[in-house]
Amino acid sequence: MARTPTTHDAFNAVAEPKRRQLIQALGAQELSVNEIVELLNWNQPSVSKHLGVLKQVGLVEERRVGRQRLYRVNAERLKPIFDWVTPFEKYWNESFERLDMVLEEMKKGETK
Amino acid sequence: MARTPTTHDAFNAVAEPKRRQLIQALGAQELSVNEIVELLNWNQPSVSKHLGVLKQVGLVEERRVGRQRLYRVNAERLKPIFDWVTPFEKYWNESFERLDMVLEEMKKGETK
DNA sequence: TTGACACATTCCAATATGGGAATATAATAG
DNA sequence: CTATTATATTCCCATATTGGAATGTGTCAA
Repeated sequence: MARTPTTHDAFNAVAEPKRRQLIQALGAQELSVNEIVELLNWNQPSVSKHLGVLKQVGLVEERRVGRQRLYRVNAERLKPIFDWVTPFEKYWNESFERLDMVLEEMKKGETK
Repeated sequence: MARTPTTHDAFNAVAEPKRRQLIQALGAQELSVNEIVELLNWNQPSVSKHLGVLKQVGLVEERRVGRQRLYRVNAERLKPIFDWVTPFEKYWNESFERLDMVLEEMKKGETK
């Protein structure tokens, strides 16, 4: 078999840096394809293709208005990523806390 | 060009479901390759190969003890993923709050 | 109907992938 | 030194991918 297709889930869709950029650029607002083209300075087929992948995994939704298509982020589809990664947060937080303690101890040592 | 290599960053490494499973299985504990083989019931080369990818992006670290190699998760490398996805949390949380409010209203309606 | 605009799709090439099977390497025991 | 254990690497294949260029489709305006 080959690599998991990009359209398989949010993890794979978002692995591509440009698609992360696209989702961020879109953010909370609704934008037309041409607005995205201008905002990111990519060429139009590239934007359409990336939007296509994101749409297939439900990360963006499309709304047709005249000859425009307005896209918006469907953030809920990012939840599986959030849920998977969040449990690991404590590890680097713990490290930071320990580092803070060490730095605290060093300060005390200095002033003595 | 082709797709971004799996060894390019944590996002790509973790896009593969098996590697997510591997990281979770490893969790906080240090395990040898054979322990992982038994735990996950994969064949040995598969485990080694996936560990290789994770090691290249720094998601796991290796420690040699005799003829064993003990692997552990380096959770900090997951932080970029956490940082990227966290800002979107508010969107689905907002939805949940709204849903809670709706349900609350429905309850009140029922008991009246 | 014709043109112009907004966007999507197709075709191409180069490249990487993950799985299975086989084989190589390293370390220890005897 | 040899056998064995623990792990890594190589080879092969089928399959997707991204970007660029070209082309197709749908909608509005005159």
